[in-house]
Formats: sequence, C-alpha cells, structure tokens
Amino acid sequence: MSRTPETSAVQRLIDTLSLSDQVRHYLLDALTSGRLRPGDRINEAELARTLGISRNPVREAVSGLAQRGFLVSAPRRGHYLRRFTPQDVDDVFSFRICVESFAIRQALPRMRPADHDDLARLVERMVAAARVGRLAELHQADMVLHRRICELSGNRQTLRAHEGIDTEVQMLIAYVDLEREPPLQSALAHLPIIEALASGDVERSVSAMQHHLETTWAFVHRMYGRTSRGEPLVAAEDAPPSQSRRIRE
Amino acid sequence: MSRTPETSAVQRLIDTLSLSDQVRHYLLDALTSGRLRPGDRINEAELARTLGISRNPVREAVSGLAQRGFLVSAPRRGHYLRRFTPQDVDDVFSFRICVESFAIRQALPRMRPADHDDLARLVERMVAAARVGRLAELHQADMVLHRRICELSGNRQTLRAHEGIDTEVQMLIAYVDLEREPPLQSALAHLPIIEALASGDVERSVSAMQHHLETTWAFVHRMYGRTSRGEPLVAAEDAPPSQSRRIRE
DNA sequence: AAACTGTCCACTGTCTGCAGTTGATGTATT
DNA sequence: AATACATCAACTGCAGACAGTGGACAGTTT
Repeated sequence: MSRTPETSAVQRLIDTLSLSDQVRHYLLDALTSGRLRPGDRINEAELARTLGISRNPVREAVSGLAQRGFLVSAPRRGHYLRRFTPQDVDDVFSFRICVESFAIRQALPRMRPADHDDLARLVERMVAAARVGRLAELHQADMVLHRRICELSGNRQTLRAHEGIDTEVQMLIAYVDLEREPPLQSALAHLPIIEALASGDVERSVSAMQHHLETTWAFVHRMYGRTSRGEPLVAAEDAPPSQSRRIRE
Repeated sequence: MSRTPETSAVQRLIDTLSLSDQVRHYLLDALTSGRLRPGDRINEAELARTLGISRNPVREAVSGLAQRGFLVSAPRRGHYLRRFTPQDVDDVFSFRICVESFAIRQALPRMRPADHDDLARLVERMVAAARVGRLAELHQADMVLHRRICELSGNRQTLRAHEGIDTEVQMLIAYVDLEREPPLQSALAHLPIIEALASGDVERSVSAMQHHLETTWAFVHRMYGRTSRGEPLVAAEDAPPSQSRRIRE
C-alpha cells in the first residue's frame, strides 16, 4: 500500500465529515480569514450552488454558527457577519485575559516537563517564522500555543470558551490587519510566559500572560479606533418578525 | 380591542419564531428539565412527527445544540445527550466561579442603586418562594440573579459564556435532584453576595460569590459521587465515520 | 418633488422523497 | 453451541421543490 502524504491524510479525514461540517469549516475559515467582511450577507442558495451541494447542509452550518454568535440572523432576511465595535474588542480581550489566566492556574500544577518542552518548541517555531517573515505560520503557532495552555488545564469548559474567544479574535483582526505588532516582537513576547511557567511560579505566569494579552489588546484596540470611525457600528439584532406557525405540544 | 393576558403575549412572541427556533427551545427545555436523560438518543423523524412538522427544522435545532456542545453526535447514528462525569461537574463549577467572579469585578463599578434594588428584590423572591416551597420559582429567580450580574458586567462575552455554563449546570442537576441544598438555605445564601455588592467592596463580593458557588458545587458533586457510580461515564465522542463526499471549493 | 401604493423578484423557511449506512436479526457453518 | 455471514428494517444525510415574506422598483397621487 503506497503511503500518502500528510495532506492526503488530512484530506481523507475531511472527506469523512458530513457536508454540513465541511461547510461549517469552510465558513469559519471565511470568517476568520477576512474573506467575509462585517455586514456581508450569506446567500444560502448561492453558496450551495458554489459548493455544488443542496441548501440543507448550508443551512445547518449557517444556523449553527448563528447560534454560536459568530453570525447574526435577521428572520426572513438571512444571516450576516456582524459588525464590530471598539467595545467588542474590549469585551473579548478582557474576557480572554480572565479565561487564559484561569487556564494557567489550572494547567501549571498539571504540567510535566514534556509539556514545557512542547510550549518551548512552539515559541521557537514562532520566532523562526517571524525571522523569515512567514506570518501565517507565526499566527498559527501563536494560536496553538494559547490553545495548548487551555488544553493543559484539563478543563473542557475552559477549552470550549477559548475556542469561541479565539474565533472572535480572529474575526476581529481578520479585516483590519493594517498595523500589527511587529512579528518578531510578537513572537518573543511569549518567552516570558513559558519561562514563568517553567519556573512553576503561578502568579508570575499569570502576570506574564496578562501583560502579553494587554499588549495585543492595545494593538487591536488602536486599529478599531481608526478603522471603525464613522461606520455603522452596532449590529442590527432587531428586525420585525412576521409569520405564525407553532409546533404541537 | 380586548386585552390579552401576559401568557398570550409571550405565546405570540414564540409564534413569531421560526420552527427550528421553537424546536431549539423545546429541546433545551427537555435537556434542562430532565425529560431527556443522559445517553438518550434523539430520533429526528419521531420528534418531527411528535411536533407535527418536517425533519428539517428539527435537524437544524439538533445540529445547532450539538455544535454548542449540549448534545454529542455520532455520524450516521444520530445525536444524544452526553453522560456526565464527576469531572464534568468540577470543570463546570470551577469555570463558573472564574466567570462569575470576573462578572462581579466588571459589574460592580457600573452598578447603580436601582440595580442593587433589582438584585435585592430577586433575593426576596427567592426567600419567599423557598418559604412556601415553590422550588421551581426559587431556582428560576436563582438563575436570573446570576445572569443579571453577568448582564450588569456589560460584557457580551461574559454573558454568552454564562449562558453555556448555566445550561450545563441545569443539565447536570436535572436528572439527579435527589438531594439538594435546603431551599431556604439556598435562598439565604445569596444575601451575603448582594450585601457585599451594595457595600461596594469588590473583593468581599467576589469572595461571597465564590463561597456560595463552592457550596453548590459541593452539593452537586456529592450527587455525582453517588448516582454515577457504575454507570458508563465517558461520553461516546468516537464512532467510526464512513462516507466520502466533498464540497467544491 | 415627495410620499404613497401596487407589483415583482429574490430569498428564506419548510416539506417530501430518496439513497446509503448502521445495527439487529436470523441463518448457515464449523 | 458458538461464530461468521447474509438479510433487513430503521434512520440519517442530502437533494429538489414549493409557498410565503421582504425589499426594490415603478407608477400614481397630492
């Protein structure tokens, strides 16, 4: 049996997903990559045609993302990517600090040497990627590092919450990447965190994480101070309903 | 024009929801009320027949709840309510303490006298309900109180996270309400919290909240120590996939 | 010219039907 | 009797189609 390259293995895994799951990933990527911009509506029929499938899987994916808060829905008028306000940035990042600090507190006592090595390798990857300007790889490793800490906490609720936060953050920065933290600085900013973790000092680790997140927060906030000026900021969560059918029971 | 009672107004509001939204609420109620028990499978066709609708709205609701983690899905074999382990209890409650503490820190500086009165009235309702043994009303007010604090934080992420936690907690206690905290004690336990909030002392408020949640945590944990003994505890998140179709890119 | 009204189109929400898979039941084989 | 295999019913995943609504546009009125 001929060995297939890694991408094919991944591809085979993807192929086993239901169509609605594939659409969900497709849309999540569109959201977090900036291909879909705030205010953009999702045309179910058109998307279904584009993907070569029927509308049902599309609807399931879209409706699920709306339930999770990544899309807003206007009854009878479809779903769209909501707009972001400076307050959204503050909400996400302040909550993120809360969650990731908690993750560190739960993770650190459980961490073994191999885990510390893992994190160190991730930072190395970030630094290397930053040096050669591979930004995508840098941000990928960045995301993995933060998620890894949540995984190490062993708390499913924490990990789940982080998933949502991470998606929010990626959506926030997806379409305003005008000015980011310098890559190398961004990569090196994680060193104090893993060093503090390796030392076993919980409070120092939490402080380091908070400092790092506050820096990122400030960058994102600055972008929103500029880019969102004058735009209609508040998402239309209203919309008058209409029809009237009821389920039995 | 004849005035309709309040329930009709609510009913009219529900009627304006799409069928899938109605099913979603129906299922959430089934989950949190204990009508659906851990391990129970959801038969889409049967549920659709019961509700007198087609399978599509049912599928959308079910798939959304699965995406939010309230149901586990086994490809080609349907969705079911996952089983709960003692660790799930610990995960939920420790994270809940994290979130609600954070909510207090953000909410307290923003609270106005009217807000404190609001919370006080809720506790009064709880005590009154506890005295006359109206447990449903007690727990309802309890839930509203905790959510209200998250609302007062003004942080959408916090509120959203709390929604998930609250659902998890209700699912946890829905089918094991063998021994709960005595009603009156449960109601009175909230007094120190709102008193501390009224005094404006953040740290004391957080401590009071943590103490209260740890008490509840201990009660729920004790129930799981007993009831889940011997049962298959771990949810089946595995299941071998099969088919292979792909969306066009 | 502005506001109002009627018509039309695009899209969502829902329904019915079909194919493929899964798990179960029954049968044959050792 | 136990195991392997074939058969079958039930259910999920998906497709295609229809009805009703919302918004746009044009025509009419003041």
